[in-house]
Amino acid sequence: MANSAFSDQILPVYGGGGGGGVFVNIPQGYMDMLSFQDYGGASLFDLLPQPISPQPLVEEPALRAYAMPETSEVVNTPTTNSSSISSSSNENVNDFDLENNNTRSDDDQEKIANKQLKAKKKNPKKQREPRFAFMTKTEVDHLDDGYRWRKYGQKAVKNSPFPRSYYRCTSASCGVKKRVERSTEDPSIVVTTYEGTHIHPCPMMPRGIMSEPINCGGLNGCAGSSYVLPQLHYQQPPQPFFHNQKSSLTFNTIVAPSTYSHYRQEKQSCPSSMSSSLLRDHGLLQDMVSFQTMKQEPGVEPS
DNA sequence: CGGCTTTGACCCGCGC
DNA sequence: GCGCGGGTCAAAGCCG
Repeated sequence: MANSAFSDQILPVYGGGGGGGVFVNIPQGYMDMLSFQDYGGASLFDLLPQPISPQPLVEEPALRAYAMPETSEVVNTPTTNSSSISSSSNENVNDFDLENNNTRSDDDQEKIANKQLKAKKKNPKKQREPRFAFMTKTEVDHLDDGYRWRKYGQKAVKNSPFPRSYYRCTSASCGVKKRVERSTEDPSIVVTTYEGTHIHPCPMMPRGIMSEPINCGGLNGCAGSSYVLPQLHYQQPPQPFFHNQKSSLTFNTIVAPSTYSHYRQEKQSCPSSMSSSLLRDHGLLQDMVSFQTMKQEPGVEPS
């Protein structure tokens, strides 16, 4: 179920070489608009988009290629108005009830408060944030991306021996979430789905300043925090961008930031905690996962 | 002690 | 209406 939710959105970013795969949810119809380059020696890091210039982490055309809203999720977009209405009405109800909880028992108050709190928090969810997913062939479940994530849940996935983990950005005002789960068809593949847009700079800035690898290598908290995923540098919700970003949708712009060599060094010094595939000379691309391993929804037509 | 993970319970949407 | 599964909450525990 969840896998299908992913799989109809995710397409592989062909890096060639048959190494580890990085998959993004690029609609099939757009695939031919992209050009890819063989990064046979690349790791996941290397596949990440490089900013055109070393500053603004937003407005990077190259990054836009990644941050496709999951169409199945965007279906909810039209509910914006109603959800905001219901949300506000709920808040009113909540406020009202909270004010009148004085007459209830503590337990009741607690339960009601919990319900209201949840309802309050869940309504906005109806307005789904754009999502995109990566598939990476790695033994590491949680791919660090420079941001700080707090795990808030883990669920068993139906028909999968592997649980799905839920993470939320620890930044106070940032509601970005991500889910991490392993593919049932290839346990070596980790599917990471990002939802939402960071509204703050990357705390680690692992690749934010491409010319300053010190940013990662020098930070303890950044140990293993070098997976920089493109969406992470958005401040604006992704817009339909493929049509006029064609020239930018090339992975020729993706190179191995020097930052990541630090990651590698770091990881090589701690091989026990690192995927062996990441340490291979040929990197992830050599482990490129055939897209055939993805469960494809035959009914999903390219838009 | 603060931040994080774990984990059971709960809520909600959806399909039947 | 009911059951299932996904998503979230929050208390408890762990760790540096």
